[in-house]
Amino acid sequence: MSQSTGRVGHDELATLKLVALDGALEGRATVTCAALADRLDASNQTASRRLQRLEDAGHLEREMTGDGQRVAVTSEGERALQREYADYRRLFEGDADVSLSGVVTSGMGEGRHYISLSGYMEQFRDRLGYEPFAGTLNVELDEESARARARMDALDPIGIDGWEDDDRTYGPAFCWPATVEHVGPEGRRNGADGDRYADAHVIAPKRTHHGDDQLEIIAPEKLRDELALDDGDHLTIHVSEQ
Amino acid sequence: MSQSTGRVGHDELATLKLVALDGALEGRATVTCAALADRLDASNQTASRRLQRLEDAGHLEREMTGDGQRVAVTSEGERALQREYADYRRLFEGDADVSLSGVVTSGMGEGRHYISLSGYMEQFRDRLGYEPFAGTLNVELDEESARARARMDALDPIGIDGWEDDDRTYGPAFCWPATVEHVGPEGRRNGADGDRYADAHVIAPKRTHHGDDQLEIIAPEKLRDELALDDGDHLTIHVSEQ
DNA sequence: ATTACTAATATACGAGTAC
DNA sequence: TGTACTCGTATATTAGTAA
Repeated sequence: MSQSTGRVGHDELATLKLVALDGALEGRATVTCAALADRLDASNQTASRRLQRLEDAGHLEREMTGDGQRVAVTSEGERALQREYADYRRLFEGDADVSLSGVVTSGMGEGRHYISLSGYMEQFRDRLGYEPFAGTLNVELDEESARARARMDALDPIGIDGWEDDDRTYGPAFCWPATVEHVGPEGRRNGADGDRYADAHVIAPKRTHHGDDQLEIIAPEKLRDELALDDGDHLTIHVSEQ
Repeated sequence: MSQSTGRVGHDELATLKLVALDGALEGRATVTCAALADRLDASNQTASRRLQRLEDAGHLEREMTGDGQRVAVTSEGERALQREYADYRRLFEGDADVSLSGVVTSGMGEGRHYISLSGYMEQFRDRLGYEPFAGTLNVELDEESARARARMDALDPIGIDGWEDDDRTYGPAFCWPATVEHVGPEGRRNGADGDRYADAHVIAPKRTHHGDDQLEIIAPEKLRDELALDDGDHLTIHVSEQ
């Protein structure tokens, strides 16, 4: 009954995975209970009930049509699938971190304005343990990393609350601990080992649309100076759990 | 009851994943029903039953100790987990194939002897659609690929039956369609696009021990000539489903 | 054709208990 | 402490049926 986030059994998650494989992650996928039941090795009544429960749990949106239904996995449902995927990655790749690659861009310079606002800055001091340099390092992710970015959803973030002043409201954000690795101007590694910066954080609005290829990074010091970065330099960002 | 391969529900698979995360893939892991029950959010009776069912299905081997039990995921259980992992990879990476990288080695030259035996050759003609060149291309996989090789378990193989003559028996094998890509002597790509060979097959004994870093490839023609390969040249092998 | 209800049945669960 | 049995109860499932 509840519209809010509900837990769902493993049978339901398997059903969610099936409709996701049918394309319900990228948009709406057309399915029928009978076809689902066949692949689930169960009756179509069971398939129907699984979909209902997934909808109740907020993992699936459904739209009935005459000859079936169109379903779409919600962001909550995708988080559930990402958590499961992260388990299997840890299992077979021994890889708990998310590694993203991209190039340094000048960005819009808007990050500088926002993060120096006291409403955010105080939370950074409290929850990250430092006052970040008044500017963000902007990274343009390559195609693969823009997709892999969604894996960050499975990592426990540090929450930054939204707030407001007299003029407007400022939205909530998420931070993840990150190590910035300078791979080099041409994709080759620069020095031996000194081109890493370990105490940075990726910061992103709480509600990010997927496939976004822009990543913003904050750190106690100016990363462009610390790592001698120029626009176009290649970076690898290792994002980890809180 | 059946000792042979049995299907198992999604709840049991989740349990298998848990003990695998505890290290039951690499060796035996020590678990207790109570601790498992806690993580499964269920009673310890349920945890006990799940482990029993996994054992009955041949996915888990158990050994009781005084204060708990030591469990190990069987190869059958690992296959089940790999299949699940493959689903999630397809879901989030759009990647159905398994890509392995390594370098050309001279190998032992034993492959030449085996594959030209008529007991195998006739099956190659029937099931692969060609008579392979009388020799195998040996590839030494890098560390990551030696691990990733296990993902081939999730791909449907072409079966090659074992057989025997007067002297001895010859074991069964599995084949997977593969594309061989010549990456170059130094890790750089050679020409533009002509350094790929698409109609090859990876061949491996039906029972392979994991972590094996040797890969053998057969093809209608001599791959060393077709791709101008020398020992030490870097290759990427794209293994796909039947 | 669908989806989803109701009702009978099969299965899973957890409390208690034995070892 | 463990694991795993029995057994009464809760939940899930399927057949039949309605919309």
